[in-house]
Amino acid sequence: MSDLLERLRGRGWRMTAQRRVVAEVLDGEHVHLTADEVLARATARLPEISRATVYNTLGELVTLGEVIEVSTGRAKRYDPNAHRPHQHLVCSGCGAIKDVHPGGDPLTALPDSERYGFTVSAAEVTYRGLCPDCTARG
Amino acid sequence: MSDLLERLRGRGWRMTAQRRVVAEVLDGEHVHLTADEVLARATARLPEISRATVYNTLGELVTLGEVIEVSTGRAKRYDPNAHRPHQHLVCSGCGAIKDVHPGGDPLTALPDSERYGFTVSAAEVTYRGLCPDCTARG
DNA sequence: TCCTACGATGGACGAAGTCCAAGTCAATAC
DNA sequence: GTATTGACTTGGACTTCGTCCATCGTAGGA
Repeated sequence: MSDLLERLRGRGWRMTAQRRVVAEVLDGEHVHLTADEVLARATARLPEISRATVYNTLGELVTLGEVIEVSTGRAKRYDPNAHRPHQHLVCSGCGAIKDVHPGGDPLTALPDSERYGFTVSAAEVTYRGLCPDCTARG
Repeated sequence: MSDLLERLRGRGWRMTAQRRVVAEVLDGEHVHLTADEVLARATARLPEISRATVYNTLGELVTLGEVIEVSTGRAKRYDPNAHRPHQHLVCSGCGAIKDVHPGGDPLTALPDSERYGFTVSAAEVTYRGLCPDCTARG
């Protein structure tokens, strides 16, 4: 088990069976799950868990900065890899997502003259294209 | 009136009152409307237009590359400014969106070693922060 | 062990988007 | 101008994704 649960407990997060299961599901597989997928995997471990709780917990983890919310298609996806800056490569055909790690901070690419007085805090970069399988399929 | 309608006609787009109205709505205001906002403005000009037609037409314009789909919040937004490369600055407080035009093509920032065999065709960059109003409100 | 405030539940609700069978019409041919 | 036809439109049902809320349960401190 990673230290995600430790970190959360250390930040005063009240630990419940439900929250633990959701955190474990996210922490366990470094893929990008939708809320429904998280619910399915959580239900496998704790059948009584409710949808509202999964949504609540995911929202809290995002607020705490432990998980990143990614909107690439219809449903939001949740990325547990929040501790290392990275970007996403999304297949327009099948929706597959891969993490990529280019160098440089995209935030620095935005000059003050283009900030319109905004307090800019983050930059998301999403590359779109076709994965090898979808490229082959035409 | 711009040449959007001309371009579409030239590409063999069958012109109907509904499609013309949707294209005019998008072309008229350089803001980032949701599908429902497009429907509302279109309905003002052509009361019988249906929601399905607005969605269909928006989808076609996106496929044709005349409009860009932007997913920044709950609902997708449609950006008619597809002919000039640009990026988006989004307020996390109120959802306002501004176009920004930094130099350089973000696609070149992704080395081949990070492409995993994908045929990469586009890069979207979204800057997030607080607009001046929301910054002031704390 | 008891208290209590915080968290979980589940079912209703709402927003955004898709689908489909039937009707309509733009563009072409005559 | 009329006929033809296949593409376009309609509207309402349906699906998916997400939120809300009143009520119940329980983690963690006293």
